[in-house]
Amino acid sequence: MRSENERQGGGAEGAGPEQLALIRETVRKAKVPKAKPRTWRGAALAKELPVARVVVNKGVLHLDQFFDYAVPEELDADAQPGVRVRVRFGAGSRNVRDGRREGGGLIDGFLVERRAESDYSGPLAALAGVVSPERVLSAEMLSLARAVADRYAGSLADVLQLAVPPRNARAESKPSPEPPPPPPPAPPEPGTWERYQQGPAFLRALGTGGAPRAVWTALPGPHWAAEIARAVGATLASGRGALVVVPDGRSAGRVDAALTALLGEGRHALLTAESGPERRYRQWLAVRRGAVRAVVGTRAAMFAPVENPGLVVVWEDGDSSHSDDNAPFPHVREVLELRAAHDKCGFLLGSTSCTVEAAQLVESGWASPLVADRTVVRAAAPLVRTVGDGELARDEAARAARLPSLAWKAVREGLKSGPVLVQVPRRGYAPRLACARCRTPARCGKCAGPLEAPDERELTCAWCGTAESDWRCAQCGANRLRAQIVGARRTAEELGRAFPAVPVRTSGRDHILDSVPGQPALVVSTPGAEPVAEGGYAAALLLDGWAMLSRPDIRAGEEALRRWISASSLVRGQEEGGTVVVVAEPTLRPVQALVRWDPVGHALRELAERAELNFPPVSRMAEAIGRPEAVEAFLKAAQLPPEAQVLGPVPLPVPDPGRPRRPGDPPVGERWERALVRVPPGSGAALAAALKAAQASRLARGGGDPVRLRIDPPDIG
DNA sequence: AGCACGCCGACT
DNA sequence: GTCGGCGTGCTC
Repeated sequence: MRSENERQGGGAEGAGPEQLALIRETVRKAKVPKAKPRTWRGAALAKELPVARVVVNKGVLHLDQFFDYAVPEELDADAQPGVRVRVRFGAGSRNVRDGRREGGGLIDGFLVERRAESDYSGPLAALAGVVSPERVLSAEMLSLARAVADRYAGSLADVLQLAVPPRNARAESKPSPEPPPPPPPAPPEPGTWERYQQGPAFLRALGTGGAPRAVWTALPGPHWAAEIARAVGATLASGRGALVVVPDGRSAGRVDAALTALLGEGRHALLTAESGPERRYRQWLAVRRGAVRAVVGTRAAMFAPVENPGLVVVWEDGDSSHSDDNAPFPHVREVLELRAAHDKCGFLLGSTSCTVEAAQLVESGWASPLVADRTVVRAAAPLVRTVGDGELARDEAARAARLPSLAWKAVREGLKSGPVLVQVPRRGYAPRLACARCRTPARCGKCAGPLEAPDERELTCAWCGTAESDWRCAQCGANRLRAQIVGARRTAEELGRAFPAVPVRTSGRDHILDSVPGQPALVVSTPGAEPVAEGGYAAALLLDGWAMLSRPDIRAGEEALRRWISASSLVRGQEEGGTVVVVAEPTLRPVQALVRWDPVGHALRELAERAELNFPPVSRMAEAIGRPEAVEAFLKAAQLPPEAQVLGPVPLPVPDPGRPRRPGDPPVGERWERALVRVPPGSGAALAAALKAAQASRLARGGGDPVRLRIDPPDIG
């Protein structure tokens, strides 16, 4: 044994061989409960609570546990719960030289607790250093991160990486501004919240320290930002903090401006990626230090460490940017739900549209609806008219011009009194197969997954792989399928040529306009990039109907409606002559919902259908992707709850060549498969735990072929 | 993932 | 007796 040590360590000067032998023996014997902390040379330790419990910054699942380190005396003062620390971590650190551990490298971590003793039986390594005495991780954030990690079968370290921004020494060295005196506790002014039946009551509840939870269907128009600001103001007046998460920088800017208008400067922080790392960390620190009590920001702000929160808000929860694209891929709505439950604070989910998940929050009784009367809705919304493609085919003039005469008329009329919005589809939507007669999406007879025709010949299910030889439409009995292609971009170009006197402005992916003046203009935009118009658009033309509705995604209908409503919300109300023309089949459910301006009804019907088909969010789904053998081995080893149902595996669809690669995509050239696992409501936690355990034991045994897990996959076909 | 431990065969 | 190849298991 001694020779071993000398070979590897080159002789331990100062530490006698006997001492090393003693330590080694202790390691071997193990199972000594509650060991006193010892370091390799017995360096002086902190007198009180000499053990530091640390979460190491390694996201791998089998290391998702706390590790104990000894606290050297000189770090005693700084090594407080919540600080960032450096520790040696890795096998082979049993080597001894200079009384310091060798081998495993230095890595970052968070100190989460100081304790009197460790329940680890071996000798403890000492903390290598305290990065800074700033206590960035609060106990509340730690337990929230734990809950999020569990919900998504991820590791605590991965979630903490999303929750705590990287350190910036310059930002840390500056003191945060003094918190302004609290606003006088006055009864909140409802303002435009008067338009909603429960609006004033909701504000009152926030103002008096209550924790109301609501799904708010916002009226079209520009008031939503001011309404969110008022909810925040009411919460601050109750002596509590508030957090608002919006999908993009533009929306954040609007809420920011509304908050400044209502509360003045210095009462809230703006946390967006656009402000740059140093400024952003300074803002974050001001929140963490309690100098600022209200926060508005994009996705990453969902973890903002607001002190004593009274309200969390998510705006437009259907927007895909609310889904984080780093492991474990948490969703803003879900995280804020966890926060509301955790902190027993108010919850406000607001959108002009309505997701199925939001409808479920109301259906389950977890949140109450916050809606306006039908008469108020009708007055605020534009008049919506539809042109089906059948109608287009019959309309001779339209065919020549590629646009139905109704659409021409709406544009021409609109341009007399203001700007007209033309919504065109983004490139790169894969069409989904649908019934040629009634347009009902084609679904598998066995598991109700979407059908595909990869080789144009054979129909197969994208979920379970079953071949469908004799497909018939479940709705109308027809047996012909179609996939639609749209030439909307060209149509928009032709529109521009048809009105040469009118300026054409475009807004899209790389060049997004924030707003346009109220003068007549054609504004061509892709969904989500629509500028607001001063005084509202006079009319809008929605040309992307088929491209949106034919996406191979169960959310396609909801998503189409969301984008249509979002664009139509920028149009003047019908009292002021606002008109919308949507080119899509008028019999389709999302189209009818747009005409009636009834996003909630649409979501409720979708929800009922999902319940019937055992789709999320009524059931919970997880996906496992990897090479075929790896997925198979993973599923075999996983001890899934008995009620779990495995669909597939089937080959992972090859992504469009044009689509940018995303994290989580398989390596180029590898043919991966995907299995979906679904469980009934209530078994979500068990499913996540089982998948996580299976993944951890795989990784602990050398890893091998990678399998990637994801709870609530965003695109399940 | 790293990285050391340790058992085994080959060579000075 | 010593070197080093690689399968196995741990990381406080």
